[in-house]
This record gives sequence, C-alpha cells and structure tokens, in this order.
Amino acid sequence: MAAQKYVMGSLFRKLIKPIIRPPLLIRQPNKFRQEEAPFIPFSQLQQIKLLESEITHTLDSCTSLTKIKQAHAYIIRKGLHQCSYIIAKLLRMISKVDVPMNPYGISVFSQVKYPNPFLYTALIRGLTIDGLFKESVLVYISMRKDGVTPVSFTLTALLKACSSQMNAHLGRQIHGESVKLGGFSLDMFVGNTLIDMYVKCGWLDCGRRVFDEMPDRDLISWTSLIVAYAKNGDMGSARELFDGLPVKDMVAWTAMVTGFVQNAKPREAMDYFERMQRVGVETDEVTLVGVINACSQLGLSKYANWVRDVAERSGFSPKDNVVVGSALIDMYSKCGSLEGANEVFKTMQEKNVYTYSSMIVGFAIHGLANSTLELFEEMVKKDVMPNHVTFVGVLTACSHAGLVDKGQQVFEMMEKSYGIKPSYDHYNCMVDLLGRTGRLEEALKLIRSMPVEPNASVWGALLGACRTYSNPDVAEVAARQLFKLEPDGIGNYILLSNIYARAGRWEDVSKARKLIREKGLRKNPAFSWVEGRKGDIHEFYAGDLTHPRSGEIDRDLEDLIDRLKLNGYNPNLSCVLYDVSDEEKKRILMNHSEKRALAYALLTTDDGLAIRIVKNLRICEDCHLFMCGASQITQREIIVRDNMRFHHFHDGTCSCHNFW
DNA sequence: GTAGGGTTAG
Repeated sequence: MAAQKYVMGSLFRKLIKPIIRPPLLIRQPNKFRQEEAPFIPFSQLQQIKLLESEITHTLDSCTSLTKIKQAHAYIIRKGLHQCSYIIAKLLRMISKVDVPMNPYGISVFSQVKYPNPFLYTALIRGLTIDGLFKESVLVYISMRKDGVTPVSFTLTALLKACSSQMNAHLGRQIHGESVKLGGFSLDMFVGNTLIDMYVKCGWLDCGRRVFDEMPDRDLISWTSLIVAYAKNGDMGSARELFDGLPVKDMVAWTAMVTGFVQNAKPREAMDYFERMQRVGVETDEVTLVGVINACSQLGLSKYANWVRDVAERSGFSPKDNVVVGSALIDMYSKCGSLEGANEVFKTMQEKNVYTYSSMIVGFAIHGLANSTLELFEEMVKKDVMPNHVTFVGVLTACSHAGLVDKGQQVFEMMEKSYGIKPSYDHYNCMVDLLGRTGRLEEALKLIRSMPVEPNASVWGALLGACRTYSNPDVAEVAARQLFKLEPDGIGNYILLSNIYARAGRWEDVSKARKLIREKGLRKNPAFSWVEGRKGDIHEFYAGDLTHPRSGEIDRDLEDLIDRLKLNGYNPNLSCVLYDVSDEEKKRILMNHSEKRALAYALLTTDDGLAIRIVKNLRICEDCHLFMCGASQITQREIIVRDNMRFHHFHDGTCSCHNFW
C-alpha cells in the first residue's frame, strides 16, 4: 500500500510539474509567501519564459565583470532582478569568471526578497570557491533561519567547503541536520561528497561507514574510497575494492596507478597501466602523469622512451601540453638522461614554473650548478615567477657544487626579492650546503637561529654532514634531537653508529646497535637495480647471492677487481663499519649491490651502451672509487642514481668530482 | 553538485 502511494506520488509530481512549476519567481515555502507572491497571468508567463531563456543565453557568454554588470543592468531593466532562477545563474557566472563573490555577488543576492534554495546554494558555492568558508556557513545559517529548506545541492556545496577547511565535525553536523529534515540524506551526490569529506579530513573509518550504508553506490563512491585507502598507504584494501568493481573506468584505473606511485611502488604502477591498456581503457593527461612518475621512480631509460611514445600516441605531446611536458622533463632527468630532459624542454611551447623547476632540479641532481643558475636567470627574465620548489632546486645545485657564497646569497634573496619565506626544505638545503663543506658549527648555528622549531629532516641533514666529516660531537647533538623527533627512525641510529665506528669508538657503536635491537627496528636492506638486455629489471641485494647468474657475476667481479688493482685500486676498508678482519671487510665490499649490478650489466649488455644503475641508499666511497676505475678499464659510461643525486662515471672520473 | 594529477632532498 505504501509503495503504491509512493509511485502515485512521484507520478503525480511528474504530471503536474509543467503546470505548477513556477519557472521564474519561485517563492519560499515560508510564512510570507502566500501574501506577497505576485500573481502572474498565464499570458505573461509565456513572455517571461522567452525572456528567461534569452537572459540565460546572454549570461553564458559573460566573461568579465563589465559584461556581468551589463547583464545585471539588463535584468533589472526587465524587472527580473527578483527572480531567484536568473540571479542564481548570474551568481554561477560570477564564480566562473573570477569576479569576487564578496561583495559583488552578495549585493546582487541581497536584492532578491525571497531567495529560493537554489539561489542560496549558488551563493554558498560561490563563496566556497573563493575560499570564504565562514561567509558560506553564515549564509547557510541565515538560510535556515529564514525557514528555507536546503536541497541536495546545498549540502554538497557545504560539505565541500568543510572538506577544504578540514572541518569534518561541522560537515557531520550539517549532514545530520539535513537527515532530520528528511528526503535526500543519502542520495548519491551527497553520499559521495560526504565520503570525500571524511576521507580528506582523515576520517577514513567514517568514510567507509557512509559507503557501507549508502543504498546505491556508483563508480564515484568506489573510486573515492580506493583513493582514500591509497593515500593512507593501504594498497591492499585499495586493490581489494578495485577488484570488486564490475566496471572500471579510466578514473578508477588511474587512481590505482597513481596510488602505487604515491606508495613508491613503481613496478606495480607500470603493471596496472599495462593492464589498463590491454583492456582498452583510454588514457588521458592524468593517467599519463601517473605513469610518467612511476617511470621517474624506476629511473630506467628504456621505459622512459616507451612512456614518451605512449604520451605522443595518446595525443599528449610535450610540445603543446605543459603538464605532460614538465612531468617528462622530471622523468628523463631521473632516468639519468639530461639530454632527453633538455630535448623535451626545448620543444615545449609553453613553459611555466613547473617546467622550469623540473629542469632546474634536473640540472641540480646531476651536479650542473652553472646550468642551474643560468636557467634560473632565464626564467626570471621571462617573467616566470619562481616558487619554493624552484629555490630548493637552486640551493641543491649550490650545495652539490660547494658554492657556499652563492647559496647564501640565493637564500637571502628568496624572501627579499620574491617574498618566499624559507621553509624547512630550504633550511634543509642550507644545512646541507654548510655541512658538506665542513662548516658544521655554522650549520648548527643556522638551525638554532630558525624562527620555527627545527624538524627531523633539518637535524638529519646535519647528522649526515657529521658522517662525512667524522665529527661525533656535533653528531651527538643532532642525534639527541632526532631520537626525540623520530624515535623509530632506524637511519638515525645507523648513521650515529657509523660515525662512532669511523672515530674508532667501538663501545659507543655497540651501544647504538643495542638501542636498535632493543627497539626491535630492522635495517633497510641496501639494493640496486639495473636494466637487462631486453629492458627487464634485475635487483641485487647486498650480500644476496641468489641471482641465477651469481656464479658468473662472482667470477667476473673478482676478475675486474684484479684488473683494477693493477691500475692502483685499493679497496677502501674504512667503508666497512664493522669490527671484523680485513679479509671479511674485502668480502663485504665485494658484495655491495651496485658492484654486483655493474658486473651483471657488463655481462649482459652491449659495448658502447651506457650502464644505468639505480640504488636505494647513498653510494659508499669504495663503490665510488670502484666505478671510476671500472669506467676507465671497460671504457663504458656508468650512470649511478643513488638516493641523493646522479654520478656519471666516464673514463676514470665522476661528474661529482668526488664531492657528494 | 560527486571520483584520479604536475616540480623537493636527506
């Protein structure tokens, strides 16, 4: 019976809609309505309808404040400035055209005596887009005071505002209230926006609950949750949800690809992208940026060219797409190919701050300080405003090249000339810059002069410098702070113990190692990867001899070491920070993952080709020396990307000039 | 009106 009633109800609404829907002067169902709403005869209604469509049409082409003002004057002349529908349209145009909603939009709005819910909503949306959160909530409050019932639109606009303010409490309150008012509490739009809000505010569980309670879900609901899990580092749950999707569109696939990239799983990202292509899902700019980033993380050149090809074939050429182009620059430089990066940079017609910054960072991590500084000047000349990332690039370049004065000059100029306040990242670069040249005390002074409390990465940069300059005293100062800020950061304990080891303070070494054991922390294994002949990837872990061609690798490596020794190479035993015999130290050094990766590459790739090795930790002095020698003896170019920067080994020397 | 995105190093 009840069901029948409902069907009748909706049928009734459908039937009468064209007759009773007042197309213009929609009045609020409030107490004034009956007395004050003017009666419009049917003949006039027809005319007004025509006018309405004419004005709507004009509004669509409003592209500036002047045009909007003209349109508004016209609306007033025609006597339609009280019409919620028309004014709502005007407000929507105002937010599109970048005219401030406050005060112009508000003044237009306040001329309407009886605003309907859609007009209120247009104002709330407009204020939200302008970032005027408080104002949009105030409008909502006055809407409720006036007895105007919010519609589904209103709720999505408000929830979006709450999400941008990270105020899930208020969002929940507003939603709860609307549930009481009835009707649309969990319609798909509201539900999806609610999920998104909870997720963006970090209330993943609440988001999940909304998802579970929604009577109907669509792809958007699923994708929102997939993204939430991915951002939370839970790719397992993301994958589970994704697998459960009967129909997967481009956005859902892209969410997975990007999710893997954000969780530093580039191989899985590539894998998903390939699957996505196999099932014939289209690729757009966003997908491409994801794959390109995956490739940057992998750092292997064969994939780089393939990805660029895919981009071109999908119709996104760096020539006319600044986003794809900038991402490609970053990718090529992280794959060790500055030529590739440069080539893309030159072909790009539009260059923005991302483009320049990517190229600047590219030069910086390859140690080309002069090119970095030149490009920075060019960018300024062309009126592209640098941002904080640009300065990270410039400062990194100064740091890698030991240009202390220049770096300090740039650091000061940042705020004075460009109004960019130094952030942690910039302090980090400066500590690194001072620390690398041995000015540990100065670096410490800089940290102590910071206007905000120094964070872990700043202290970490100092600790790293203490390792290079074997300074256990300053190291202890940094370590004390780090242990407070990152009690579970294994790297800090290892660094400190290595610094003690260098200084021969073995008792302190064992104390530091005991601390690690007590905390149950596990060391990150060191590994390297290298491309095989067919673009396949081979991973080598330090001391792991399970590669199928381990026997040959061992043999060739010993052979290579013997040849290097004839050339004057002497294993640098001080790189082994264990208190063991020299023989054992030599064995440990030989099993460093980058050496094994090199031996494998020499074994399997053709002469004349550059060998590219990517590793997860910083290259040690002995391996650096070894690579220099190997590049001379074998006459192969060797490019190693460690977690800091690139080293190009060529004919016995390295591009970093042994300063890294 | 609702979902996926660009440049950061140690």
